[in-house]
Parts: sequence; structure tokens; C-alpha cells
Amino acid sequence: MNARTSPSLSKLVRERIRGQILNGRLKPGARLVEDRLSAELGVSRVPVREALRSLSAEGLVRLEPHRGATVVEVTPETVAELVEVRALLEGQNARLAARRHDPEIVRQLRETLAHGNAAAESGTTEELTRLNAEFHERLGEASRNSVLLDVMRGLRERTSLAFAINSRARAREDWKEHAGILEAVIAGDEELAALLAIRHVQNAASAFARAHATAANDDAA
Amino acid sequence: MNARTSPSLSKLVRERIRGQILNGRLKPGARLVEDRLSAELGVSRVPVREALRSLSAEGLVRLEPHRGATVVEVTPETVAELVEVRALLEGQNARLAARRHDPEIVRQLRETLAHGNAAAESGTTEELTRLNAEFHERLGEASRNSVLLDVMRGLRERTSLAFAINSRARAREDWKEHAGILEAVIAGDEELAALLAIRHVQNAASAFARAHATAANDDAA
DNA sequence: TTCATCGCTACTGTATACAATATGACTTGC
DNA sequence: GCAAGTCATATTGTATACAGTAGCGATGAA
Repeated sequence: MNARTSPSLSKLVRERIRGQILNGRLKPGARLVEDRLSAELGVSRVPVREALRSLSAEGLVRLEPHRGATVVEVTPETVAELVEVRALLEGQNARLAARRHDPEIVRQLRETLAHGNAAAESGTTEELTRLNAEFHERLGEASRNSVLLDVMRGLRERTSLAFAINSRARAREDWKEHAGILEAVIAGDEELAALLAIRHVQNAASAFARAHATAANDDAA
Repeated sequence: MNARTSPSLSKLVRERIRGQILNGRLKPGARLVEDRLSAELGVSRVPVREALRSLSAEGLVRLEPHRGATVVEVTPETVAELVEVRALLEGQNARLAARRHDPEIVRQLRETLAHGNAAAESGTTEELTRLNAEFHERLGEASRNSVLLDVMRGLRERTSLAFAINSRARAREDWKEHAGILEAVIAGDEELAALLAIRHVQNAASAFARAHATAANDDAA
């Protein structure tokens, strides 16, 4: 048991499991048995249960009555739906960000962009994932709409669950597109920012679809 | 087996509390003490805790560490943010609904519309609330995007938390606007449907803002 | 009076224990 | 050999018990 229990075990457990899901250690479809997790993390089942409930509400975990929790499996249909909504929201967010272009947030975005560009060349997958999340998080803050930010974060996590596989391959493209969006935001060009943000989401989805198709073919071969 | 799913106390408790929040019996800012709720509902604290966690994830309840749960207080700023996002999504949803205009769903919408028109004249507040939710729910299904539907439902519940007060006063307007949206959807007029849906959300918000201002003036007087 | 400190109370956070349910193996009759 | 019924086991759902923390009022000194 941890001595420093300030940040509430439930929260710690939730972050731990979320991390394992997002970085792929827990694969889609994997069963999340409460006993196993609680033993593994050295806590009782109660915090684990609450963590799983939370993650279920976020859409990362599927909860079936009396059957337990599994990591969600994102079907191509769901991906399409997620992308449709995400594109819309990211577009509007970029539009609002361009309208406000808060200097402090722009500064932070530039910083993240620099790190991201570096990582795209020689960073680990984990780093890329973290920086990608950071860029989108800060971009989300730029619109000054916390509701929008929260919704986008949720959708982003669920899509990244599907896209994580090819985050490495698309890294350079990703950060080129990030740069373009930021540039439009700084220039205050609302429509361009929106368009680029929408395209960014759609491009990531297309890349995923292609990778998926290739993988399917490989399986068939 | 799925038809006869055991009610699961957590779920029942959650619906119960959600209902009490949405119909105003539990007012914003009210403390939700686990012991009291569990005694009141005749269950132990565990299901109550899980229900509160769920509601917190939905944004109806605020959860502070070691201090417990309270019904969220929706500030005017948050309302503005909610409306901004909701308008965007309802607009896109209406656009997609107009594109598809599924006959079966259109039939159901017509049915709800008829009930709503009747209730606007001589229905109870509770009825109006239920039918309003039903109309928006079915409209949400019309776009055939379950992600969009889920997100909109969440936002709708949170706004209705604020708007419930004047749902009675605006009933006729509401259902006139509903009729307009449905007409555009049936006609397959995507842009009109989107525009009317956006306006619908914004009008409800304006009415709320006016009522709020009046109430504030009354308080001052 | 006013302020700081102490201790009490109410409540949440966590653990353990028990009940209920689904799933898969095993038996049994044909 | 096969299908249907039953039983065992694994796992979730719920209850109770205990630990820890925040908030508040009482107490006492300046």
C-alpha cells in the first residue's frame, strides 16, 4: 500500500489503467478482471471498480452486467462516426482559436510544436503520443471553451485508441499539419485554421484505414 | 437473457438521482451525502457511490475529494459554452438527418411532434420535459451517428438542468421550432435544417438569459 | 473582543466479507 | 455419439466494517 494517499487510489488506478490502454499494453477486447487488477496494483477491488466505471463513462472500457469490463473494440463504423464528430469540433475549435489567438497559449503551442518536430525525427512512440496529446490539449485551450475541450479530449482518446498503431509512421505528416494549423491560428485566419484542423483529423483517419486494409490483406495472404 | 437484465441497483439508483436532479427536486448546489441517499433509497453506500461517479462523468454532479458530491451549478459562462457546442452539433446532426431522412424515424418524429404540440397546450411540465427529450433523442437517431447522439445527449441534459425553469413558458415556441426542423429534414433541405436547429438551441438560451436577468432584477428590487 | 489552537463530528475513502449470477465442464439418458 | 440438463467455479454485485481527512465549534490567551 502506498503511504502517500493524497491523490485518491481510485484516481491513481484509473490513470494507470487508462495509460495501459492508450499505450497498447492492454489491447482492445482484453478482459479487465477486477480481482486480477486489484492484486496487480496492490489495492482492493473498490478503487478498481470505480476506475473501471470512470473509464467506461469515457468510452475506453465496455461494461457488461455480471460479465465485467473489457477494453473497447473500435469498429471501422465507430471510427468513422468518431472522425465525423471530431473533425467538426476540431474545426470549430481551430476557428475560435484563430479568432482569439491568445499570445501565451500561442507561445506554449510553439514550444510543443518544436518538441514534436524533434520527436518526429528521433523520438520514441511514447514521446510522440504524449506530445501529440499535449499539442491538441493546448490547441483545445486556445478556444477558451472548456466544454468543447472536454468533449474533444474524450473523442481524441477514443480515436487514439485506434490510431496509436501508426502514430510512428505518420509522425512527420502529423507535425507538418500541426505547424500549418498553428500558423493559421497565429495569422488569425479562421477559415484556414478550421479547414486544416478538419483535414488533419480526416488524414489521420485515412491513414488508419489504409493501414487497416493492408493489415487485413496481410492476414488474408 | 438481455431482455431480462437484472436491474442492477447502481443503475436504478443512478436513474433515480438523475431524475431528481433533472426535474429540479435536487437543486443546483445541493449536497449529495452518500449515507443519506443510501438510507433514503434503502441500499448500501456502494451503489450510491457508483451512481454518483457516473453522474459526475456525465457532468450533472460535481465530485470534490474528501468533500463529497453536489449537484452542479451551471454558471452563465458554462451555459454559453454548452450552447456554443450544442448548437454546432445539433446543426450538423440536423444536416445529416436531412440527408438521410429515414422514413421510419421521420414517422416517429411526427408522432412525438403531435404529442408535443398537444402537451404545449395542456400538458404538465414533466410531460413537456419528457417529450422534448424524446424529440431531440429521435432527431439525434436520424443522423445515424451514435457518437454524435451520445455527446448531444450529455450536453442536452446539462443545458436542460439550466433551462428547465422556463420550459413551460417557451413550450409553444419550442414545438413550433421543432416542427420547422422536422419539415426541413423531410424536405431534405440540409442547410435549412441545420440553420433551424442551431437557432433552436440559441433561442432557448436567449430565453434563459432573459429569464435569468429578470429574476436577478427581481432579487435586486 | 479577536485570534489561534485543539479536539470533535460528519463524511468520504478503502478494505473485507458475503450473495447472486453467468459460463463451461460433466453427467446422464437416448 | 449427441443433446439436454445439472453442477462447479470464476467473477461481478452488494453489504458491512474500519481508517483517514476536512470542517467547525469550543476553549483559552493576548
